[in-house]
Amino acid sequence: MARTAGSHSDITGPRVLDAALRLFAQHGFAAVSMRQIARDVGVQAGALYNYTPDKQALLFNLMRRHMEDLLDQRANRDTSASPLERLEDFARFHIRYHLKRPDEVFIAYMELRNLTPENFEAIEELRRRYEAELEEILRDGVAEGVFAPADIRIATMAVIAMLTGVTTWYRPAGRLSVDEVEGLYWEMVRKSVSV
Amino acid sequence: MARTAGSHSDITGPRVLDAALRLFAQHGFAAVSMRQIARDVGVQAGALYNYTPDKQALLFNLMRRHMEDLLDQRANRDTSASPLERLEDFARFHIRYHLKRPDEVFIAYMELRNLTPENFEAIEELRRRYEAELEEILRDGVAEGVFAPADIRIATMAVIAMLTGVTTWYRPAGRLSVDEVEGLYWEMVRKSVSV
DNA sequence: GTCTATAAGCAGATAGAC
DNA sequence: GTCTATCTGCTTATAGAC
Repeated sequence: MARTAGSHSDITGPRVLDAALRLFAQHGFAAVSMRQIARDVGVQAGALYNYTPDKQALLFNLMRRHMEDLLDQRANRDTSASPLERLEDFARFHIRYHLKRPDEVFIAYMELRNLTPENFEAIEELRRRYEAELEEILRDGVAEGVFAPADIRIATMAVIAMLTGVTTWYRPAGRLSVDEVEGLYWEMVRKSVSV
Repeated sequence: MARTAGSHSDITGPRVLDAALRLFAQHGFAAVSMRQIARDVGVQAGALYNYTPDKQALLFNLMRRHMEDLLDQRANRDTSASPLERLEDFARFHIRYHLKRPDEVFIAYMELRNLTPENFEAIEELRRRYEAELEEILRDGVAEGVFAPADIRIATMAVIAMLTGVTTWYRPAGRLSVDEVEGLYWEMVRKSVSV
């Protein structure tokens, strides 16, 4: 099929989201203008509206894509393993995934307040589903007597916060590899909920 | 001394910072206008510039006040206590202090990227000094054989992230009191760095 | 110290030509 | 699909009257 000159829907579309991702992560949603995004993509500001109804949808779609990808990656996990194995898998996955996507993670945690109430609720629901897996692992471990956190819900929040915190300091050029970081955090997580 | 009509320097000054604190925490620095702050204080936008040279100084002073207050409160701690006692004191203090000042904490963590490079460096230096106390406690504990984290630096970051995370979910009307939350987190912290 | 008025510019979003 | 031009309204910050 012939293509109209200057028509790049399949190229420009993803580029708009990519530019928004990087710019929102670096400067914050409110501080980034549609004109900045357009400049980064290499089009005029008006052309962006062929790909998004507005700026809010740009933010929401970035967050939703991130959360849905996160859930997809946990969808086919091995639920027959022991709670200890499942907890280690979760902890290592969480660190690995978050360190691989620093921009998405940063936005997902920092820009929640810039979502409209409806969009906020949609993202929160996805987040709750992700946290539910960890809570279930801890609950199963308590039932089997291998874990003994004083409070399962608080332990869930504490473990997620601890693991996510790695994104605030980790630098690829630093003294530790991702694998080493995973191991160090896993040890702390394991001990923190142990009997 | 007679006061000029309409002159309220000693009242308006703190009110400007208070309004900025609340609005920045709620909507984000970039999303809040000087007009919004002025409206909240009850003056016209131009009058704000009697109290701050610009918007950036407003943000920086809020952050600096927060970090300096944090350090002040730790200045006269008991360094002769055991590492275990000092760690418990630090953990409980951190939670209590952060839950008492949700707006300051939120801004201090979310608005770092909106500081100028010089201001950012100044705040980071204060933050490093705060973290250094925890690192020192862990180091002393390792030397005495009561703590055994695999990596002291990572344990420092992990413990701070875990404790600070409480601000993301705690609500005063919830099922747990601050004291109970302190106790639950302290148990997890203690176990996570134990031998 | 606060006001009003204004400067100088950028914001999100849309219309219509090509 | 992208462009240019534009609408409307907002922004930070300053000047000068009171």
